[in-house]
Amino acid sequence: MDKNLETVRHSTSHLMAQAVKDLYPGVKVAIGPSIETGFYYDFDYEPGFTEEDLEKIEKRMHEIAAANIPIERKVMKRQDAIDMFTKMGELYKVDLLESITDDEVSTYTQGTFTDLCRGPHLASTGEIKAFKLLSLAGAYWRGDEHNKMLTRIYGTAFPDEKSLKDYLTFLEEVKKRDHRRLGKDLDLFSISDEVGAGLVIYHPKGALLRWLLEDFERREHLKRGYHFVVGPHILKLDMWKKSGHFENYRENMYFTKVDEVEYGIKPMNCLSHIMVYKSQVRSYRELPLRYFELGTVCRHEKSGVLHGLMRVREFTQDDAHIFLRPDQLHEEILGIIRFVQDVMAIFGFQFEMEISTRPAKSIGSDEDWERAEKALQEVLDSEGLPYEINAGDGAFYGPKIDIKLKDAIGRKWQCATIQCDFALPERFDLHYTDSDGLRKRPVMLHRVVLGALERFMGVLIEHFGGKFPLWLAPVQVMVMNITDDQGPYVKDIFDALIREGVRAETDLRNEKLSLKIRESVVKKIPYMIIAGKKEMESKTLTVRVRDGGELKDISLEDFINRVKDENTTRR
RNA sequence: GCCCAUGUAGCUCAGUCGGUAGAGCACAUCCUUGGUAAGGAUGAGGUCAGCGGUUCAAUCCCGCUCAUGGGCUCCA
Repeated sequence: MDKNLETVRHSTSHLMAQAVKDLYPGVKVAIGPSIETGFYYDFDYEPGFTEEDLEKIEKRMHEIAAANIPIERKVMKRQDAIDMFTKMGELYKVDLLESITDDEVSTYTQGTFTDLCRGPHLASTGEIKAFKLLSLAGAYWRGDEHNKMLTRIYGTAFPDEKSLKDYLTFLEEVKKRDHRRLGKDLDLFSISDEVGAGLVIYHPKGALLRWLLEDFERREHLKRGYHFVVGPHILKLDMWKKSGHFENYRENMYFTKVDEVEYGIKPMNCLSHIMVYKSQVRSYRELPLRYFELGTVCRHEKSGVLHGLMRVREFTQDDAHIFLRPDQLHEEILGIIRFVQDVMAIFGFQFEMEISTRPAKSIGSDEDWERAEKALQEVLDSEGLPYEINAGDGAFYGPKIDIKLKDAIGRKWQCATIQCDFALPERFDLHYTDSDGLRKRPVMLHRVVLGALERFMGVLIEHFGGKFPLWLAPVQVMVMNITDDQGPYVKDIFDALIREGVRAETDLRNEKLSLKIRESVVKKIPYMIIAGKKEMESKTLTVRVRDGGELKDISLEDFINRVKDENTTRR
């Protein structure tokens, strides 16, 4: 982020802290950094804050800003700072100071408020021009759920009023694109508390969208040498014990009992794929073996994290497990990255990559982890692809490359991931016969391209703002009459369209044309065919195009060809 | 799971300082057959999230549960 903007925001967070301390004596301040979207400050305040408090605080902030109080930096010995903050009763600051190793620390003072802070800050509160407090939230001290929960106040700040206003307008735009809003408006899906939290019910148009994605996926996987497999939803508990899931992933799993035998409902698809591999003796000649499944998994996500389609408890991954020789790792990983690149280009997503390394809870030897991490890193390095390291964030069985999409308005979403696994082949004693006749251990890659179809759909809805490209639009063409006389003509057009595989609907209601058009526009349907007396007599079409313009006097045949062409080229 | 807020018709929301509720859109019927973003009339529709408590009386007050939203932690 822009250094200046960062300073503005950081100073605004101090301004807020000062206002809060003014208004609510006894509040303890924790930390208050600038963040990508603004700033926050965490407070320890027993009664907690309410929305009304935000207004009061904001008002006080304006007063302090108007008073134009100088912000002064002071350097002191760490021990002196500890003494000072102890005296002030700011125990969180003392806690922070105790984990700082430097001899000297800096503080910033504005009027009656002094904060431990590295800085930099603006010279005076009068330089803070444009800010707004946005929301309240709970946040654990130091981000650890075992610690006390503090109250966090989020706000945003900009160097000038116009930028602030633009940002608030942007937030409105984000709201309009919200997939939960659009999911309802476009009648794509619902989530019902009668059915259960985090469980998605697809309505016809949403199910069609999903089917289109699945169809796309199957074709793309076939093109790249994947084999389709299908496994069961529940597998015996012993399998999950053997794989390490029971040990490392139990809190996310559901269990059930059938005839006194314990089963685990799958949270991942790998075990069945492993069983397919194990079903025969494998030769080095047939590797890599790529098993693909649109596999539905159930994960017990904590109730507080569920979010529309983005975070659910049952979802379907475009999952594959690739069994290969160690010498094939580089090429295969690269192949997956190319696959992801191809697919994301089609949807119009940019993306960034991260490598996640060994987490605390994990299986496998140190050497294997090192080999696996190296394999992933080496591919990205050799291709000159930039990435960041996300330490300790790997899967329990192996490190991974996480791919974060950037959508149309710049937000990032984690969808695709590539995980390198030496551990499960070991645990399930997988092998192949190598060219020298010896039994050897294959490596396993776990990978998804779109990730979870639910999340991907959510991202797609927001990315396109509900305005799907023709090839993904559940309804591609709406055919409407002007008066009842054109009913049969509309039906003829409709029949011809669906016969040719065009996804069409008719609007034959006894309503004014302007109403029908409005509703089609609201539903963001790519094409509207308007059939009145003129068109019926001349046997032509008048087509209104979603993105502007009109096709006049076009023949039905030409129109169908146009739609088909647009569909195959995925424009 | 934790913190805060919210839950009223299919949807978006009013409302009742405690006396069992209202609008717009959607839906149904009728009138209207209208050429590019909302024609008109009438009607139907709600155990005010669920369960307890306080009260003569609870949609409203209190408690619990569930769900949703904003976050924290976690993740595809």
